[in-house]
Amino acid sequence: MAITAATELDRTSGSAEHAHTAVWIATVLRGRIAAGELTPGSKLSEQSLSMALGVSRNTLREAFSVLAGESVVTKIPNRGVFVASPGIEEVREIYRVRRMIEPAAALWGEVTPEVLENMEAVVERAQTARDAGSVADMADANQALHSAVVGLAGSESLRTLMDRVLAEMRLVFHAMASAPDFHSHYVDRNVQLVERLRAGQREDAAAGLRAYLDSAEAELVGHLARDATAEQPRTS
Amino acid sequence: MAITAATELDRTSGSAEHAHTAVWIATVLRGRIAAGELTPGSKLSEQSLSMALGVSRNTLREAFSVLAGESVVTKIPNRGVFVASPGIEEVREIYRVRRMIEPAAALWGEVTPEVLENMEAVVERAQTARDAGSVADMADANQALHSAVVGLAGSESLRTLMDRVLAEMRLVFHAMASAPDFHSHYVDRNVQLVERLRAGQREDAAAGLRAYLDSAEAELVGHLARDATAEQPRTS
DNA sequence: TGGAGCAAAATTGTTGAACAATCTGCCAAA
DNA sequence: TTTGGCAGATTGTTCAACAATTTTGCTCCA
Repeated sequence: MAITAATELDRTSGSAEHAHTAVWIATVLRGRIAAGELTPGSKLSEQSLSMALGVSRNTLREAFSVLAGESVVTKIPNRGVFVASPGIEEVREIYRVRRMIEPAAALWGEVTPEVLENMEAVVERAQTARDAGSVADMADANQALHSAVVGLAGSESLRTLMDRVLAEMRLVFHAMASAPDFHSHYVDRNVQLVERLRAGQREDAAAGLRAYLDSAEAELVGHLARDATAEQPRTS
Repeated sequence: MAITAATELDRTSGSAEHAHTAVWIATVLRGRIAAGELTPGSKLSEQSLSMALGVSRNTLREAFSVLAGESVVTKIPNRGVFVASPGIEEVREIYRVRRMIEPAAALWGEVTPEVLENMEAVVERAQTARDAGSVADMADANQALHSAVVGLAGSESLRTLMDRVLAEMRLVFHAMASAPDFHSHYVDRNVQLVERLRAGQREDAAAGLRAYLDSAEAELVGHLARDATAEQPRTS
């Protein structure tokens, strides 16, 4: 799995410009991690990566700094940096955050007709994905919906926080041994959520969201706990 | 104002250890900015600062990366990094965030007796500070209270976000021409907030918080707008 | 066989110097 | 007054080196 000693990057032909190497490299790595090419827990060696990406060790280090700031990557002093590999505690934290900001946005955000239409398009996308059995599309649509919910708050910072949280969620899914159709149960809930928002039933929407998040967390944590115990037995 | 060409830092005698120079330097700079030694908008020259702090330019650069990630500092490509200097739009964003996460924490957080007692101690501190006319202590207590409110959510990430936001608020105050006793009006509101939390009136607490944040934002924005127009008149 | 201890090798942390790219300020020319 | 352009300064990035720390591999001993 290690470091996919990649074909040297072409920094001129890419769609985005050279864009100040360090942040560019951070973007590349973020992308590879999100795409699952770099799996959670794997080590990012400075030497190998700087070679593979064709940048100096110093520049790569700067990129690591920004990724560590986003907690996409974990830095252990004198040991190196590793792709973040969120466990049960991290999942709990994720849901602590979501359980605050999503219902808050639903309750107090500004619900405009355009946003509502976008949301309806997204849930529809989720429904057709479910019918087609496409787990990936379903997950995407699900995340898009909840991102849009937070968007109701109109706050750039909260959006950023939510995006980070959702990125961490994707890592959780990547790290999970078996990938159950985690999302299919929740499509209907999302439909209901959007309906409530359209009807102006803010408090119901918020309460429903909290219930949804509670059960999603429980399911995920349960699954992870099972995975953990299944993986544990080694030397002893 | 510029860069306070400091007496070379002693990295061994400090309370915190050497702690991997880059983050150590970030800590030092963060502290100096918070203390107002480095004023908003002032430029942080790589050469001067690396000299003054006794670290290499590369290491300083890494420190800049982490501070930029916290938006304590603003990085302009090929121009340099500057101490963040939040304006009206940033203040609006700050309050967008606070108006979501503070009432959410008040509504749905876990209110324990210990936290309540802490809060009561803090509001008392604010009251005595007001009576003593100590603006700084009042501001501290005020921020401590609202930090504690977000703490009700039990989420590390939200706490971090709130701390960043409050740090930005301090920058706003630093940058303000005249410092009105902004906080004194709000001490009583805070008392009421804690009373409501103790009484279990969550919704009232949340509603009161939102109202409080609305008027605080209005006052701040008004003040900043006046400052801006007062400073504007230049060439045209 | 199975460690315990220890030296060698590899990796990270940090530095200093160098050079390209970009910006700033200044001075001359139109 | 405006435009053009030329130094000089500053940032962006690389390279090579060395100290500090971790990891690896090996020998030796019970």
